[in-house]
Amino acid sequence: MNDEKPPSTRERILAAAADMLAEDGLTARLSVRAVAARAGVSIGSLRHHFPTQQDLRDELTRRIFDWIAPTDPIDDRSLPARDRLAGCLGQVLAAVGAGPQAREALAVAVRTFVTAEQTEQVRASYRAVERDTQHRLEGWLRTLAEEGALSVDDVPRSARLLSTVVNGLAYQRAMPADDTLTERERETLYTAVDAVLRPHPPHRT
Amino acid sequence: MNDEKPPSTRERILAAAADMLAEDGLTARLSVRAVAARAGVSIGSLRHHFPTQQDLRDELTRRIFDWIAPTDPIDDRSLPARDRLAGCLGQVLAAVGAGPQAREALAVAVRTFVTAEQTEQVRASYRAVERDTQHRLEGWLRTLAEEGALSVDDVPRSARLLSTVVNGLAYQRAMPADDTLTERERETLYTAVDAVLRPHPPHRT
DNA sequence: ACCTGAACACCGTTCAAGT
DNA sequence: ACCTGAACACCGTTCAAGT
Repeated sequence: MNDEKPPSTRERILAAAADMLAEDGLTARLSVRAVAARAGVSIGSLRHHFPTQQDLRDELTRRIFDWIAPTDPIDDRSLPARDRLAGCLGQVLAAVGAGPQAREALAVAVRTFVTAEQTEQVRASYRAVERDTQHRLEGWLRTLAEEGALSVDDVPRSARLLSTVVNGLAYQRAMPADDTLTERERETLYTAVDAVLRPHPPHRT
Repeated sequence: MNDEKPPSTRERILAAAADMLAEDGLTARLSVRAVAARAGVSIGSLRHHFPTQQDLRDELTRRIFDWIAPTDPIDDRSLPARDRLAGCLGQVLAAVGAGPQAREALAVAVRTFVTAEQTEQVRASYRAVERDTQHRLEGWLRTLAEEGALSVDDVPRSARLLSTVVNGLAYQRAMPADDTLTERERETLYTAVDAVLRPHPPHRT
C-alpha cells in the first residue's frame, strides 16, 4: 500500500533545516533565506509556519531531543560504561527539557529556592532535591564501580562533579543559547564522564 | 602640574563602550555604529583600532576583570598549573559572590535572559556574554597549553567543560546552601581542573 | 599612522498582494 | 489558509580616499 504523503511545506522546511544542520554541524547558518532556499519555499511562507527564526530552532531541537534516548541504559552491560553513564545523565537533562520548557524549569527553580523567602522549609526542600540527585548519581556510579570502571572511594566526589555539570548544562539550556547545543552538550557530558571513569577502559580504538 | 592627557581615540572608544555597558547592563547593544557614534568617531576609525567587534569586546572584558581582580593567577609560574587554573576559576566565582549576593546574581541573570521576552536583542546579548567567557577561559588554557599542561587541540572542549562547571557552581551558590559548600566547591573545581589538565600520571597513549 | 564614510553582503521581520 | 517577494531596518566588514 502506498501511504506516502506529499510532505507539507512545514515538514519540508524542517527537513531542509535538519539537513543543513547534519551537513555543516555546529557551524550551520540557519538563516531565513538559506533554509527557505534549501526547502524551495519563499521567505514569507517560512515565516507563516514559523513566525520567528527562533520558533524554527525550537521545533527543530524539540524533535532532536525526542529522537534520542528513551531508555535507561545503566544496566545495559553490552555498552561501554561511559555510554551508559552519559545516557543516564542525558535522561536527567531530558527531564529539564529544552527551549521554553528549560527556561520555565529554571524560572520555577529560582522562584522556589532563590527569590523566595529563605525559610528553613525552603532550605530543607532544596536539600531534599539535592540529596535525591546525589543519590541517583551515586547509585549509577556505584554500579559502574562494581565493574571496576571507577573506585568506590571516588563515587561521592565524582557524583558531585557530575551534578555540578548537569546543573551547569541545565542552566545553559535555559539561557537563550543559539540553536542546537546538543552536540556540544554531548561533548561536555562525555568529557565529564571520562574525567570520572577510569582512564581508557576500552583498549580498542 | 598638568598630567591631563587628551584621551586617545582608542580610549574614547573603550570609554564609550564601557558607558553603554554601565547604562544598559548586559543587554547593551555594542554595535559598530552605536559605539562609534557614542565615541564621536567614524566606523572606519573604530575598525582601525579594533579589527573586529569581538576584539573590542575582548579588550573591554579584559579591563573589567583587571578592574575587579588586578592580578591574574595564571601568570604565577611558581605554582603548579592546576592551582593557577583553579585560582582563575575561583576569581570568576568570586565575582558571583556568595549567599544573598549569589542569589541576586542568579535572579538578575534569569530575569535578564530567561523570563524576559526572548527578543533577538536578548539572545544576542547572552551569546556575547557566553563568547566573552569562552574566550577568557580559552586564553588561560592556551597559556597552560604552551607549557605542556594540556594539548592545544583540547582547549576549546576543555573551556566548554570548565564554563559549564562554573555555571553549575554559580547556580549551586545561589541555591539555599549547605554549610560546607566552599570545601566541596573547591573539591569539585579541582576535580574539573584535573580532568582538563594532562590526565593522570605520564601514561602516554 | 590615523581617520573618514560609502559600499557590500549579510541578517530577521514586516507586509501588501496574490492563490 | 497558504504562499510570494519586495522593502525595511538593522548588522559587521571592507576599502579607496583623505590628513
